[in-house]
Amino acid sequence: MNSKKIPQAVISRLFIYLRELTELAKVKITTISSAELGDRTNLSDAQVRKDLGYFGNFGVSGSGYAVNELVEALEKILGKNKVWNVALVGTGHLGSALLSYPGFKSHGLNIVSAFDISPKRIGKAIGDIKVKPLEDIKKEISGKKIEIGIITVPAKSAQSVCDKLIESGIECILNFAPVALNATENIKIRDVDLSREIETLSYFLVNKK
Amino acid sequence: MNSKKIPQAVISRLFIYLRELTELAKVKITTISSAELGDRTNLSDAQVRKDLGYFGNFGVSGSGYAVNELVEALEKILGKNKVWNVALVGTGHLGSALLSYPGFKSHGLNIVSAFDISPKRIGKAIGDIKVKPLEDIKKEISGKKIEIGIITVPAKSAQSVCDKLIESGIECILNFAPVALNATENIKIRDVDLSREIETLSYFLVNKK
DNA sequence: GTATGTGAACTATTTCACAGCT
DNA sequence: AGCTGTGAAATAGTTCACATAC
Repeated sequence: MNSKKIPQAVISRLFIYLRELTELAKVKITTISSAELGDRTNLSDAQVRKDLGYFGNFGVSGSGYAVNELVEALEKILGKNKVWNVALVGTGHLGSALLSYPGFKSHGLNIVSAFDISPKRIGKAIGDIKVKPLEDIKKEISGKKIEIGIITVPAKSAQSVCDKLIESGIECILNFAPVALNATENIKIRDVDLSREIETLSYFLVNKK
Repeated sequence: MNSKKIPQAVISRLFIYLRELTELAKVKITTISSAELGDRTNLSDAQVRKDLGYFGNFGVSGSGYAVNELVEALEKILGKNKVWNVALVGTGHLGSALLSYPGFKSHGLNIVSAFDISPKRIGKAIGDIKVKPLEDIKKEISGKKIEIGIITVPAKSAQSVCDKLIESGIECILNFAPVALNATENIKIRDVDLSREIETLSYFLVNKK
């Protein structure tokens, strides 16, 4: 068992393993080697072993990993058995798409509130969530025990929304605005920059011969 | 000017600089130092200089970088002046959200075709794109000079869609399916795994004290 | 024989620090 | 004086390779 700081990339890969292992369990495969799991996830056998090694000794020499046992361990480590309440701020194109995207709920993120600054959008319902004005953030977040904030506002208002969320007690933010948010160390901000993903493809096309 | 292989992360940051520089140009700032640009993008001054150094000597000792000049250079390097035709496969929740997401077009990606396997969806229009059956992929891609494919199908069909796209001549894929796609070296695949972004937040919440 | 767990080697990336330019 | 460009140092992350366990 390793006690060093665990890289973010390791955590991210753990979810990949878990996903694959869940598939394996469905087809009644009970044991898998790091090499086989690596093959299926496009990762190396050593990487699989090292990643898992951060959290414990799950493997059995000579045979490999017990699928069900490992699934259970990973789910616990990763908090897959929990459900979190989420607030989404910014109900434009991307925001409303995310509101109706079932991927959140199926991964334990339950969007319970949505906010916007535009009077046109306030009061409207998207799915079964009614859009509330920005001023209600603090009240809603403490009232509904919300622990995660999703930011889908334009770049220029992202920082002020971020500040407001933190002020309301949120410690964990998923930021879709294409801007660097500032916050103290104890706040976890995860950036998803769709434009950049898209744009890098363009770079690739320009620069291939 | 550096001729070594340029890391993907550098390209990605170049877009961040470009974005910030564009904002600066709007407010008529003509010169900026690496330190200031780093501050505004949450990156270090050394990183800014090193990243830019891969592509040329844009800076002026003692004063910094000329904003307009650098914007122009970056736009050229990154292919921002080009527009690409894009096909999207899979018109479920995420797929249709992306079809109506304006971020693609504003970044030079013009979605011109959408495909699905489900008879329920084929023939329907999303925005101004009519959903076509999977069998039409090859014909459409060569006919409309499509160069980028977006995959938003479930994990289990992602590989076969990927193969079909490549077979049709696509060399550049944006993959939203949560699965590792296999393709030869010359094909550029960029994975966007929304679920994983979401899930890692859950890990953070479980593991903070 | 097979496959893990893990130091050691290697590779990639970031930061430092400073000579040199304006 | 101020700031770039860049080798060198430091740090982070991945792969190797093998002693050890079943």
